[in-house]
Formats: sequence, structure tokens, C-alpha cells
Amino acid sequence: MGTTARKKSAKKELILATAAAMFREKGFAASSMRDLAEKIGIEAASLYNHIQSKAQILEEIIDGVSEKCQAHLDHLEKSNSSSLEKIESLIRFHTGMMMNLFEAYSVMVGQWMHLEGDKLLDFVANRREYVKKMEAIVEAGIQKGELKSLTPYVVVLNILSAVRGLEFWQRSAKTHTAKEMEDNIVIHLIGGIKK
Amino acid sequence: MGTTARKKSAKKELILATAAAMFREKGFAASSMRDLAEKIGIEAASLYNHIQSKAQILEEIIDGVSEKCQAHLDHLEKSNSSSLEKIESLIRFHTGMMMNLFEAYSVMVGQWMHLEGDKLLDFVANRREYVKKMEAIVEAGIQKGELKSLTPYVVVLNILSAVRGLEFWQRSAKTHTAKEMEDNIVIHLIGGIKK
DNA sequence: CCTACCGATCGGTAGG
DNA sequence: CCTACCGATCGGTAGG
Repeated sequence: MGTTARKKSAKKELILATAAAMFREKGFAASSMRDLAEKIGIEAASLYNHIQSKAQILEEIIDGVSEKCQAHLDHLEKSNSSSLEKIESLIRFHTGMMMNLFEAYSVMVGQWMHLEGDKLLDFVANRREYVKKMEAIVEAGIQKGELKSLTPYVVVLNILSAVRGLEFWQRSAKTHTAKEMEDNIVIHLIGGIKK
Repeated sequence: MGTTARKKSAKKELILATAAAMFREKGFAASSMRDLAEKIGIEAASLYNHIQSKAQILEEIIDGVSEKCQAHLDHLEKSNSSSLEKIESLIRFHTGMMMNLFEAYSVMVGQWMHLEGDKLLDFVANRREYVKKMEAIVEAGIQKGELKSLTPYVVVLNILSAVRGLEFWQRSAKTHTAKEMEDNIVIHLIGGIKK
């Protein structure tokens, strides 16, 4: 990251991370700037030395995750893997994001509707485009005879929804490891489309 | 039932239905009693002649859906269908709920965390029990050799998550019918566990 | 079902 | 990063 304008102070990162945890748990609207400040150990007014508004916190959390997803898909589209390999890569990438960026990823998929104005419109447009690109990968696999003839839109929705379902999984319970969860999602969802 | 009681009941149903639509769209915390009253065409204070509190509205919406799910599963457990038939029934029941009780079902799966006190504890306990019962059905299918040896918990999560993913589906777009969505979910998710 | 109103809390600002 | 504070809005009540 170095000296670019995108560099963020440690305090701002702390605010974003703490806010992500709070937004995920209680929802954006039910999270107050006073509660956020208290968790960090400062007064509410002091938050505004690091961020401009509550809305901006949400935007930055979501943009950070969204850009990583876009980058992965762009890279995947250029590869010459098989359709099945690409779909497995998508499943493993998204489960990995859910595991490693749990709070931020959950906020993206569950709190995006609290974005405002152009930020909301952009997110919805980007998400639709992302889904369309995933559909195209599924469609190509069907055309090549690698996959069953299913509605690509449903396959894409099932994959993204299954990943989202991991939010419900209790990591602390330790009854199932992250690897077991991920592998079983792959087997179930790849198994259901493989010809 | 007298005329007054019938009117009051109809009005309460209108409040619950209007609130469900609003809670689903904006989230529970971001929905105000004033906005709710305005959509119905009365003053905010008048709502309290029909309901006791904002929290109670959420409770009644969720309880209504939750009880229907419990009833279906209880009935299914007593049937002597095969494991695969039971799982398909679960998928089709939940997709049907999502299609026909769209607002209320979405509020249950997306707004339950705004329940308070015992209502929250009860919901979480009931949901865990529901998942355990679904897992038992999957487990029985594995034991009988009907299904692949997958982690039942993941299969259950994938099924319930796929149904939840239908919230994202734009019914108005008409590019895919309800039946196409449901059938494709069944083929994908049953296909992935069938031995 | 309304008017009038309550105390609490919200996001955010001014000024140091 | 703080104290002090703003106007707006919240869920809900009293009384008719």
C-alpha cells in the first residue's frame, strides 16, 4: 500500500473493523455512533476526525470487499480453466472471503440496502453485472456439455446463497472446521451441476 | 365475532402486512411507526389501538411463519416417505413459503435478530431444533445409502440458504417463473446429494 | 382515531 | 480528542 492516497491510518482501520462487527451483529440502522465510539474508547464526536459520516463507514466497508470480488472474477475470466474449475474457484474464493473477512463480507451481503443515492445504485448495478458474469461461466459449461442443463441464474444464486449461509455457522462451536464446511459446499453444489 | 371485533382484526392484519413489507425492505430498525401509520393512512398514535408495540408487530409476523414451518416438519417426520422425498418436500415447502408469504418469510430469516429478550432466545432455540431435525433426515438418508456421505449440517444450511436467496430474485422481471426457480433449486440441490 | 406531547436518543457540528 | 450542544426523530402515552 505504501505512500498512496489510499493509505489509511491505524485508527481509521480500527473504526472500520469495529463498525463492521457492529453493523453485522445489530444491523446498520440499529448501530449508533455513540456505541461505536464507546467500543473504541473515545467520544462520539472524535470519530469525525477519522471519518466523514456514518454512511461513509458503510461505503468503505462494502467497497473493500466488493473490489476484491471483482478482481477475483476478472482474473478468473482470463484464465483457461474448465467451467467446472472456474465454478469451484468461485465457491472456494467466496467461502474464503466469508471465513477470513467475516464481518465485512457479511455487511456487504446483508447491509448493502442502507447505502444511499449513487452508492446504492452503483452497488446494485455492479452486483447485477457480477451475477451476469457468473451466469456466463455456467452457461459456457452447459454449452460445452460439462454441466447439466440448469438455469444458470439459479445455479449462481444457489452458490452465493450457500456462502452467505455460512454466517449462520457457529465457528466457535468447533463441531465443523472451516475446511469441512468449504469442501462440503463444493461437493454438494458442484455435484449437483456436474453432468 | 361482532362487527367491531372483525373490523379491528382486519385492521390489525393490514398493519402486520404493511409492516412486513416495510421491515423487509428497510429493515426493522430503520422502519418508523410514523412511516408505517402513514402508509396505512392513520396517525402513528392510532396504531396503538390495534397493537401494543413495535416489537410485538415483529413477533407476530415471525411467529406466524415459524409456526407454519414447524407444522410442516412435524407432519413430514411422521410420514414414511424416503429421505430424498422428505428433502424434496422441505425444499418445495420452503420455496413455496418464500413465494407465497414473501414479505413475512423474508422478515423471519432477515430480521429475527431484532426480537428481544425471551422472544429472541425462543426463536434461536426453535431454529436450532428445526435444523437438527432436518439434519436427522439427511443423516438417515446417508445411513440408508440413499445419499452421499456429506456433512448433514452443510446440506441443511445449503437448502435453507438457497431458499433465502430467492429474496434477491426479481419476480417482476418475468425472465424466470416461480416454477422454474423452484424446480431448478430442487434439481441442483437434490442432484448434489443423491448417490 | 385524533391532537398534543413526553423523555430518550439519534447523527453531526463548533470551538478549543 | 474533548465538552457542550444542535435540530430532528424516535417509540409511546394521556386524554378526549
